[in-house]
Amino acid sequence: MQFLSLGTQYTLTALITLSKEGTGVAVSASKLAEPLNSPSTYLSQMLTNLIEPGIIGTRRGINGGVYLARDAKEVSLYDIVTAVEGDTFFQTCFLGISGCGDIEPCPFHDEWGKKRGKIEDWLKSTSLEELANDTSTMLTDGLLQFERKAKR
Amino acid sequence: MQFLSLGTQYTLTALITLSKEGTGVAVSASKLAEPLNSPSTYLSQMLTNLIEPGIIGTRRGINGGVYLARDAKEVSLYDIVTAVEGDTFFQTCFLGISGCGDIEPCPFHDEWGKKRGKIEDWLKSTSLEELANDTSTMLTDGLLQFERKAKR
DNA sequence: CTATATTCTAATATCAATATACGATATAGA
DNA sequence: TCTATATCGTATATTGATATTAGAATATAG
Repeated sequence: MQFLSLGTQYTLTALITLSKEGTGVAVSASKLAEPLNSPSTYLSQMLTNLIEPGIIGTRRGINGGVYLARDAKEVSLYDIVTAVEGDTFFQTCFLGISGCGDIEPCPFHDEWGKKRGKIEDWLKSTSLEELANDTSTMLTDGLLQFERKAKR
Repeated sequence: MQFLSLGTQYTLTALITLSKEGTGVAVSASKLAEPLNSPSTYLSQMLTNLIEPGIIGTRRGINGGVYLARDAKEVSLYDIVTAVEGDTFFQTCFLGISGCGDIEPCPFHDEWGKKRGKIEDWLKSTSLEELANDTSTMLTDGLLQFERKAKR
């Protein structure tokens, strides 16, 4: 049980880099993937999810890459997360009961709705710019290390 | 992205029934699984996770089954959830960075820690008894319907 | 003591997440 | 304008987790 999938974690971290470069400046997926030690093609694939919602744009060919399509102020973390993972987390019942709703609530409905709403509000009200500003040295230096599942 | 796995959802719902029966009263897995329309052997397997932490006990043979081993007041939702799913959700960094901690925090560390802590506190402070008391008619009547993934 | 209801364990199937491989395309430079 | 190459984009493969099934082990009632 983990909140964000690995792909989303890669995506967020890559977007921090793009944000620091500035809107419109293209960086290749392989450059972005390098500090993550993730397969660049995989990162590229994840980033593709952000094209349709207009968060990033891409340019092929020499000196091409991925660039931020809007000002980092105008991109919320909610936009990013749901573009990659969808919004089922914010939609479905805690117990997975399909009839659960305001009219016929499951025992968790109200309380979980509040907790989840807090997370939703937070993600919606935090911009990529803020995230990038908060970024500690661990992201810029080589300290970044993602947890990988141990081989069994 | 879903908070609880199907197995945990089954487990919680089954425990509500056990709690209503009372501590020490055994109910067979197939009886418990019936209203969930889940495979009874699967539910049984999930419930096995709760034996070692002393939440339930089992009795084989005729008239056997699963029974609540402690008073429902003494079982927190946190106990149940982590027994089935483990506690990685409450342990791991939002961004999945292994070096993240109080000393060298990732940008999400503090805020996510708070949000997640709220959920943890809630689960720890809510007992199975409270859950069972809150249970609406949807769980007792045949209205209970779990969401199943659509076949593609 | 025996039949049977039941748990328990282990093998299998399904599905989603992750990774790879290859084809399409745009750009730079000749 | 052409060609080589860097790059994205998509389709396929692999893996791991989750869910399901099947059958062995075991305790109880009678």
